[in-house]
Amino acid sequence: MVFPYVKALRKSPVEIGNAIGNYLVANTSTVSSFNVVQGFLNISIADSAWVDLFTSIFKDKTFGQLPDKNEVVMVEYSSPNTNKPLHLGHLRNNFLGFSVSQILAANGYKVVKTNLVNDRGIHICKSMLAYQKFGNGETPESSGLKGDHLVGKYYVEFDKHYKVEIEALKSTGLSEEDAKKQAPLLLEAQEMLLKWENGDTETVNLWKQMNEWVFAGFGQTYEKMGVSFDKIYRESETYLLGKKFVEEGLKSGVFFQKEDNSVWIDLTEEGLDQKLVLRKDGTSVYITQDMGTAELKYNDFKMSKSVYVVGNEQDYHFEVLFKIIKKLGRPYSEGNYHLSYGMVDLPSGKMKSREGTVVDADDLMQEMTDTARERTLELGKTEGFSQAEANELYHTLAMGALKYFLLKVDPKKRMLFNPEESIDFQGHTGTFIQFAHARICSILRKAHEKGIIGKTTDYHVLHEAEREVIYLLSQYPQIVADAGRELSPALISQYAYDLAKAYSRFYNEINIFNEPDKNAQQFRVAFSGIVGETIQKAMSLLGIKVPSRM
RNA sequence: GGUUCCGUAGCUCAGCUGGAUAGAGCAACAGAUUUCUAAUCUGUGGGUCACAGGUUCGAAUCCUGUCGGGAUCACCA
Repeated sequence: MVFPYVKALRKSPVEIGNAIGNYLVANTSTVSSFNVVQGFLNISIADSAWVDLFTSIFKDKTFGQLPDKNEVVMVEYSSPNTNKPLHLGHLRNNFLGFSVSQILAANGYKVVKTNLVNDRGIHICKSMLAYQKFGNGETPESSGLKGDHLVGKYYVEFDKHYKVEIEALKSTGLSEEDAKKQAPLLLEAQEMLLKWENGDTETVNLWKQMNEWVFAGFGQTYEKMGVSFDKIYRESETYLLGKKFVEEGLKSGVFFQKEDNSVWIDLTEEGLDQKLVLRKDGTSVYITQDMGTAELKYNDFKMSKSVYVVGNEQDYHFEVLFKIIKKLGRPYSEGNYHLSYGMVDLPSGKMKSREGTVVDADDLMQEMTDTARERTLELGKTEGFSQAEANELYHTLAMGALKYFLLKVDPKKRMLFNPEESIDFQGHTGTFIQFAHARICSILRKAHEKGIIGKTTDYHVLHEAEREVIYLLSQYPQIVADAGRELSPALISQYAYDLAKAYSRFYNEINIFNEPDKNAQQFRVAFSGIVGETIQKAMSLLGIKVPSRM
């Protein structure tokens, strides 16, 4: 593009283009020819330069792993409630969080993955109360239910009975609002929360028991999802933190106290509202806890950056939290980032756990695995697989399709999940990329059998598809850097697809083992190997495994 | 109502730090397998980039406004 020079040089675009083009062809070996069209200078890169570029990638043993930054960055994600099982929305959160962690690690950061579990509060008491009343001592063993599903069942149970009570109260002439506040079940739940906070033995024991069940259930689900954490924080352990900042902030004038003793911060100058940080009874609210937890996390890990993977309904909360931290002048004032993602919608609208329109994470993963099995039995090349290997493949394919589906979309956009059409295994999918990898592995196996060693050679007459693939390969480190800066797995997803697609074209158009030129053959084996490795690396940044056969 | 995110092909999405004829996949249609895995490849049709102004040699991209949709604006978490 030569427009920027037109004004400065007072010459026509064509003249300038020709001048630059002639210079490049005469003075470099990289450019073989050029033409100028409508103010754009198009240059052709010599095949020797393409091969050189490939060779530098081929020899780089740590290709795609960026230099060590010697900085710790924390990624907090998942953040489940212990009163109900994980659903589709959590899948997006967990896959995003895990992928972002991988991407940051590839960018040279030391990454700490954390999970802040919401294991206390009135909502937890609701399922505890319902269990106490209607549970009849049921356990995961006796019911055959996963722990989290068992507890979730009683959360729904609570709501059912609660609604009946509300209706009953309304029929006595109470307004809906009052009925909701006065329903006996709710009052009991509130009482239970008080008991819990006062350390009542019976309540705490029930809480511990039910939590244990839930954590066992979550553990299985996390295992299936392929995500993990370096450190788990529980709100039951952090909810009292943060009050000392209120005192400090009051002294320094960051906060102010109203007549009823409640404490506030005034953010009107920043274009926000006044925000409560301590109730009039002196107890913490959500944001007080988060101030305390931020301090705790910093003391534990001294990270320079902190990423919170939380849904966009909390945009305002994090905006306020980060501003407060800054006003308090904490050492972790900078580098806080809310990775805000959109909801996953169903064709019927929003997911609502109480109305049964929620897509359960365990169910969905199981359905995907079943579908993967059917398709593999129909299409796959799995001769000689043991049952265990076959099951692992089904799981790999299922999770690949599911993760890719959720990660290929820009995180901040809300997205649509259609259970009827379900998730595809064809086209722009994780399966497509996995398939490209499996094919490459097949080629490498065959090359090995034939004793062909992949290496760079003086093969110098490249096919267009080969140039395209080499170009994409060379872009990989830049894509990793971009994805790290933007915290966007979608960039990696798109890249992996582009690479797999370009290779598929090469695969269909160019034969390797019937190629008479030995140089070309060896080059293409090496070339396929690097593409396979790069696909594997890119997919691992998404948390997706790639099979060697499928 | 205030704030904020979004609006691109029938559908799901890329492209957005300004550049050429706006790209993929799905769906539809037409082809490709005696040859390395056809979960693949090639081609055809499909667009007022929500709308209107502005900035610029040049706008899907930047600015302003309008319309439409979501989220949020709790002494819940």
